[in-house]
Amino acid sequence: MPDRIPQSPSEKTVERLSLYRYLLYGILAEGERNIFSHALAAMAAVSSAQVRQDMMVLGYSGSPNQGYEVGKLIASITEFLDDGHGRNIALVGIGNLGRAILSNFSGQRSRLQIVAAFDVNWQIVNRLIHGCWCFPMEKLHGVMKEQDITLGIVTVPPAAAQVVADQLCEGGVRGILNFAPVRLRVPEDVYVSNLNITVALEKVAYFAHHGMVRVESPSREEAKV
Amino acid sequence: MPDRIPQSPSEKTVERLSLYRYLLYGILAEGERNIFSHALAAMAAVSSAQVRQDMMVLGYSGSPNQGYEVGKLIASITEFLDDGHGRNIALVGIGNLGRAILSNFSGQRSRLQIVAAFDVNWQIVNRLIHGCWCFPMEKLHGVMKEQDITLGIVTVPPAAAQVVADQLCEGGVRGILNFAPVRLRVPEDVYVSNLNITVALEKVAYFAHHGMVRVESPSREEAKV
DNA sequence: TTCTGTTTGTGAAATAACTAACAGCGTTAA
DNA sequence: TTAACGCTGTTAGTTATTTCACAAACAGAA
Repeated sequence: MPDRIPQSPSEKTVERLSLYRYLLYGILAEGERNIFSHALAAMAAVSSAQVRQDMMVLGYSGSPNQGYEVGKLIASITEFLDDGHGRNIALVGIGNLGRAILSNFSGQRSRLQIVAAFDVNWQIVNRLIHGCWCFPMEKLHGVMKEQDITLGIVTVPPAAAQVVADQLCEGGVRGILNFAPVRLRVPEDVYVSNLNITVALEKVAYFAHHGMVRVESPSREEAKV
Repeated sequence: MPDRIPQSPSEKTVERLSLYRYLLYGILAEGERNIFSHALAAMAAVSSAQVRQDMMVLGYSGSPNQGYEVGKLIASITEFLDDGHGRNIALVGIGNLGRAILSNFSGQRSRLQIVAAFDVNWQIVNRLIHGCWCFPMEKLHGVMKEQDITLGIVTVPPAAAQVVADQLCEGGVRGILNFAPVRLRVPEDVYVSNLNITVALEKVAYFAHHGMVRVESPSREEAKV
């Protein structure tokens, strides 16, 4: 008898879990030991029902009247997302955006780590940037193997993105976060997620000036009486 | 008799329209005058049905057997998204990420334009960065009024984000693209969209190593026979 | 012209995501 | 101990989004 139907979570669920964990670290830092679903919901700008539903994919259960233990909930999300071990990441393209990500990501509380950066420009490689060693592109394959890198971040100009993606795939990458406004063609088993800043901005512009949809704060959803 | 029910489009539809337009400019540059829904779909990594459905919110119709006229389709999307006129944007926080956005955005083919950047650091203001003039924070309100700025991009550290958002709102901003990992509290009529790079990366890490969901390329959906 | 092969536009069906609602439990207070 | 309250886990219901499927339209060939 199967113990449980696998039922892989949706992308949105994973995103929210990641966000919850981030928020929970903040809670923990403030010394709170417990939190209710509606409090977490308010911080994440979702409904409390959504939070409880998301919790169902984790093994962890809160207790009635006490809510969730922050520490255990973090541990639970971490076990779920990271599966116990961290992942090593290569960042390719040390331009403005690449540097931004390197600096924002150093000293992060996730088990993901950018362990190497790469660029074609010889003037900027062979040194540390924000604590991360920069290699010339030629070393990509070798370093990926040495460091057991399984994830890649692509922050190169659009024209170079596909070539870089090919090299990452050849190096054995399993997933790519792509900032170049290009759809990458990769083997079946490589997961790609695109982050297009221009699109994001145009969306904001549209809804800012056409109103309608309201995404932030279901707010006082459960205000009393 | 009402000509048409308004029926505001979903966020996802707007994002896709923005992406289509971006892709169509590329098509146009290659000299193609027409395109089919399935070709555009392949580039955007969605289904052809999705493309046609999205087209329904525009007034424009393609012609059977000829597809869509690229130029007219771009014009149609532009009319829909930009409503005829451009928008002026203020970027706050000239760190690594801010610079990245300034450089990626200069000379873009959208009608959105970053017309001013702001920072608290006196050493980096009062000069051009990637073609954009940088002001000290004190000038925010004045410049916003002068330049008719209605959109803001927040690329400051988390701790400063709420204060910046407050100032932007006071300056009359209608929408904010927020990169700080914080939920901003803003008045009802200000639209906020959050872009959390860490969350995006953790999502990639999860699906890269747990498989399941496949987002890229419905691919050869309509391969013959 | 007429036939053939394709493609669009669109409502209906299917799927996915979210919300509501409530039984059951733990905590607290008498 | 017992009762009352508030929160969680969970299922069912609702809404949003995507895909299907097919009529109508057009171009090209014969």
